[in-house]
Amino acid sequence: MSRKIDDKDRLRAPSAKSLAAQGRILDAAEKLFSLYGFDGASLRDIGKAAEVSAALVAHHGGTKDELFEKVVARRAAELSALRLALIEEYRQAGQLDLAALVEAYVTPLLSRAVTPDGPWVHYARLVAHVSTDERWSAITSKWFDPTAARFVEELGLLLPGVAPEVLRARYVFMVSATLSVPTALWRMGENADPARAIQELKAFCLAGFKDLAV
Amino acid sequence: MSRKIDDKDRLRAPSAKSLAAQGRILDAAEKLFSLYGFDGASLRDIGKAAEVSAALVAHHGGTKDELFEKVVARRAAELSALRLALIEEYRQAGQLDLAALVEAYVTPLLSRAVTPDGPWVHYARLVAHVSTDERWSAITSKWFDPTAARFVEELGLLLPGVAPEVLRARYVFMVSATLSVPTALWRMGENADPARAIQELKAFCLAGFKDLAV
DNA sequence: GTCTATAATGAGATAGAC
DNA sequence: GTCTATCTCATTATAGAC
Repeated sequence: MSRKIDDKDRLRAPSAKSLAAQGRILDAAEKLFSLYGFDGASLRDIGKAAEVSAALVAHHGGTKDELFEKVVARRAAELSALRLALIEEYRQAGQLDLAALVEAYVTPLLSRAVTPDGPWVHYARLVAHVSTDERWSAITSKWFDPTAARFVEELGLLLPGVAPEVLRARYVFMVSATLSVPTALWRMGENADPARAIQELKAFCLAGFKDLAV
Repeated sequence: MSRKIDDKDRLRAPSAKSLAAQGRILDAAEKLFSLYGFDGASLRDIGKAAEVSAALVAHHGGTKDELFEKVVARRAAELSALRLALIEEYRQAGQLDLAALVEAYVTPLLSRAVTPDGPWVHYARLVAHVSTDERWSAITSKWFDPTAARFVEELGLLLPGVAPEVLRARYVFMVSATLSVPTALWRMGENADPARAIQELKAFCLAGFKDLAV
């Protein structure tokens, strides 16, 4: 029985070839999970897309559930850090208003998720699946709740007196509308312009928050 | 080979038992497709949930794809009619403003989709899957595009001078935020109140449209 | 209309050679 | 680290008895 990959008990650094394979596997899994869902994408198809055997997918990714979470986790930390850094940036410039909060939420994801067939488009679609499916609530709480809590907290500071449930609800609406850009851009028209959609999204959400100001 | 069920070439009316089985199959399919997605729900599980054999699921539902569309279609016509009727009602009362349009979109679905584990909750979740997955674009255009076109048209009348792409984008945001209530209520808090969420949703979307008024 | 049985395929996981 | 081969199980779909 082969041992599981674990940083704690690995003696040698992984080879460049191994790392490349691991990356291709995660990229392929990201794409296929996002397009076909957890059950619709098979490990065999992922292996084919990554140009690797099915056994190697299991070797690097573990079980299918583990691979799925690895894919979600890979960009979650980066995305979260980008968003929180933007909040800090606006704060230090003394410009942390509602518009800045919307910007800090929307832009780090969507500015990367406009390239058609790019990895961040697939990732965004994957996040859309995860955040609307209670089966993945463990992944959601682990990777997205801390950022959500921070945004809701900042909203509360800018909108004193508004109940936290209200802020949480409207935050979820912003999340949902944001994720509709990568998942439902095709519903906005034949040749819908992503940049235009992002602009409209920010205006839509900002109005939805300003509505709470006294 | 058994013939396909088709109103055109059926000589006898279906028995009450048959209709009951058919209804249970559609209900079970609606629930399992909405919870686990198209690929995550098996015809066997649907049969078990409907307390019929797997073969009977195929007999009434046809292929898996056909069953899926049957489930979506069953309530789509009703939902669409309810929405368009509400628009007419407001128009005849001389009250067809932006708030009325939001109400006419949101209420027919969500007022029915609050009962936990009720059929409309499952249906709403199913619609959320369908409208964010380009694999089902044929179903979307057939069952949802006409209503969408009507809403966008009415928005255009109330917001003269606003580009259609902008209206379509914001309509999609409203759709997405609306579907987040059944799919992501769990993200709004442990004991989130659906009525409260619906109230916030309407305010959020209304503000997002009013923002376009000059 | 409803069932049992089964064909044909593909799934996830793992053993073991190199 | 990577592969081939295989185990075991679940899947969709269909044939055919009643």
